[in-house]
Amino acid sequence: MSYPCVLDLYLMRSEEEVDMDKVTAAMVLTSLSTSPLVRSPPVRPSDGLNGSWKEGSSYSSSGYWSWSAPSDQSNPSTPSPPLSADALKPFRMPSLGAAPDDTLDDHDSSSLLFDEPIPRKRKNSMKVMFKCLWKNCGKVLSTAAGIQRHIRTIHLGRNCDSECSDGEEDFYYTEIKLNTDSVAEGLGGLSPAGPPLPAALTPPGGGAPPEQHQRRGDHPTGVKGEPGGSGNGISNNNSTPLSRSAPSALYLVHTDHAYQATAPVSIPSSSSFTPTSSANISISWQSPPVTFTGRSASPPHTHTRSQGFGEQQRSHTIATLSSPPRATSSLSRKSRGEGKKCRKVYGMENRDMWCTACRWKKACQRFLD
DNA sequence: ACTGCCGGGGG
DNA sequence: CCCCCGGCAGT
Repeated sequence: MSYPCVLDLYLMRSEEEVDMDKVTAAMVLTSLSTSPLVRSPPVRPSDGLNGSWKEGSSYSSSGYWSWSAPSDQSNPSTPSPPLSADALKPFRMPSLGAAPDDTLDDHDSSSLLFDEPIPRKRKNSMKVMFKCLWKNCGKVLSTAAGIQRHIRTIHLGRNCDSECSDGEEDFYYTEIKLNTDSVAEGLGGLSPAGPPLPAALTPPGGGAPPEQHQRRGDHPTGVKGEPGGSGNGISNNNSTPLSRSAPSALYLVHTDHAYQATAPVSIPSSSSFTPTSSANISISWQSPPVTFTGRSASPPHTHTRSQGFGEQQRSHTIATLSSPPRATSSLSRKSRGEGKKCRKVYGMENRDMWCTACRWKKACQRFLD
């Protein structure tokens, strides 16, 4: 409807971009971390059918595709992050007036700490506005009451304009700080690295801020990946699958309207995500959710002897198909071989499915990482 | 305890 | 060469 001023459009646009980036990154992480290593089922040479697998009945009837990898990919987390809104509540910081007599004590660079509970105020050239975050609305008002009323009437469709607010409006607006001379500065508060929001600050109802400071200590290099490597695919830490997979950066959307701000994030596979280690979101290419349907992955119908050549060929095929386009970012020096190796994938009992190198206890060359 | 694999050994 | 394992180092 009402088009805001150019300023608002600008704000809206760039903020959505930011959100998109975060959400996209989150989605990538999620889908990567949850996507199992779908690789060709190397059906063990079971003698189920009358002939052995290396005979004519190479790929035929009984479900090859029901071959579920040993134990690690039973991860139940859904590939699409639901972005549940209950993870945190909208905090309104209580102080929104501009304290004029705030002496200069702020160096701008101190915004890296999340848990800095002190609501710092900028200089008095800052102006606090409230921006509607409803999907296609970017309305910016200067008072909280105004924006609440806006949301309540326009978006929530409640006409009782005074006191029937259950606080739901708080979800749909955010607080932006406008620097009077440069908008980008004001956005800088909202953008990637330095979340301005006092995340765990003054919970409204008095309840403790929900959950999850950090996850386990795997944020430093970021490139870690591989959520439930060996056995524990099921996330038994308390956090929801979302909070586990979504980087905490997602939360700095300030309120959790991400669910409505960005619906259809479709990840364009890889190419735009070559980890140039650009910002600070490093993505470990676990394995793309490739699911090659069809025969190409069935165990080779070679009529060679069981071990020597057949194995060789099979390993080659698999390696070709399943090696992700990973480009190891330089900042993650793998100290040791990580990821799944033949031993872990196939298990000790299927040792004859390992690649030769693994069998010889050499560096694995099938799942090379 | 488990896993990846280097180094070394036997055939 | 092929095949295997002791043992180290990382998790």
